[in-house]
Amino acid sequence: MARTTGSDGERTEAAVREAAVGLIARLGYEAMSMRQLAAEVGVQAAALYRYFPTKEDLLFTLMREHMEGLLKAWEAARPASADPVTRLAAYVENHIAFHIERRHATHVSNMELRSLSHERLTQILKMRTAYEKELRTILRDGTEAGAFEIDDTGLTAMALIQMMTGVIVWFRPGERLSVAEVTASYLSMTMRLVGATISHGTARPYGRAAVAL
Amino acid sequence: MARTTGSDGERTEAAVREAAVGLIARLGYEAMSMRQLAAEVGVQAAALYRYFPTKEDLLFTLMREHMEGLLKAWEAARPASADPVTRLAAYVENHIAFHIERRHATHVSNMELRSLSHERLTQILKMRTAYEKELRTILRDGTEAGAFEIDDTGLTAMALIQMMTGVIVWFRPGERLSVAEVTASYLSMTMRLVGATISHGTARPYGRAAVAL
DNA sequence: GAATTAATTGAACGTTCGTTTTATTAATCT
DNA sequence: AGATTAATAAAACGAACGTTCAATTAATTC
Repeated sequence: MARTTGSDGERTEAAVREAAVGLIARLGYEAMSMRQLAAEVGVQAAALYRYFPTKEDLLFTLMREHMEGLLKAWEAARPASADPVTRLAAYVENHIAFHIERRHATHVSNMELRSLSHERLTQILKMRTAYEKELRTILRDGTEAGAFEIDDTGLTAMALIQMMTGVIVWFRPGERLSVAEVTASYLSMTMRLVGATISHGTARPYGRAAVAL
Repeated sequence: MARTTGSDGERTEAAVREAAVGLIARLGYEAMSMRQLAAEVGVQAAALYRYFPTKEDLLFTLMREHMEGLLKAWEAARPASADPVTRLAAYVENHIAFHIERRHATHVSNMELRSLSHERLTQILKMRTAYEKELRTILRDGTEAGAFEIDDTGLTAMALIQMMTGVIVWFRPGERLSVAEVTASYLSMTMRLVGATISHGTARPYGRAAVAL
């Protein structure tokens, strides 16, 4: 046998990407075999090499596009406003929404970094650092403006990101909490954590009631 | 060749455990080969099977002992006091200290769960749930006593644990911050996050200055 | 409709994997 | 000192791995 009727490179490649994200998220990159991935797509293992020269190329492509998507999403969501509270709220909302929507891809991007070559690892980390820097800037601006009360913006940024990203570990869509409820809670926790005192049309300090749905 | 002079089962087993934690943390469980591990210990791969019947048994042993250590540490650190703020502070301090001290083992226990059999996974998760429940209880007691202002104790507990455990991702001993400084910061962030208002000999609300070193 | 390109199969390659078996030597016990 | 037990080495097993190659068929182009 050879080329199958109705076969289409674009569709196959998309199917490979999708299946790979799911399998790597579930089994881990090392544990997923190319044969397993091919079976999931409904193709022989050799066919995968038409789209990705190596297994690591596949992983890297998934990660790079995930990070590019994250940066793009933030660029689109970033408010024009200079108010640090508004900016922080937008960052949190975008982060939670993006990560819940792309749980599996996030899992891959966060857990499989060690399987990348040094050069490619550097590339991914550069994007991640750029994204985290946006949060640090917001926290610093807010602290300088007196809107936040933070003693170490770098540490606080890491703590917030870990807290927010952690949502993908326990959150399951369609269970007890809705995405909107989770987002509201994280927003509230974030504002308390940074000691936000000035808010857009809200009594200070920035409390639970201010963001409850 | 066969038994080597000065060989000692207990010492070898300990060396295997130590080397395994380091290698799995660095390379991942799947990526670490038994030959690699044996080489790190200075022994042939076959010798490992005198101490652990399978590779998965080795992983499970490391994880189980790590979780047992965590529960033991908390039992020892748990204050007799009924004051929720004191209990929460003890939980945070113990958690941070334990996880910084055992960064590699924590990495293994958190990242390699999917390599366990269903039964063993359940066992580990049961211990983890028990540990997390301790925090949820503190948060609930504190909320009922009016010491905290929390709208969802389950969600808050998960957020706090993710935030605290995340310290192992970015923290490197001997760099900019000391363990004491990091602990103090996380304690401060935690108390703000839960809206702690009553404290042991501290002005309310529980702020940064109250726990700074 | 012939030639070309796109997409895939099936088989194979060399390597590495976790693990087992057997033999051998060091340490301990009687 | 001899017998027994503890700890290892060396070699081998079959299975699975990522990847390559040649052949083959479907779709497209001329």
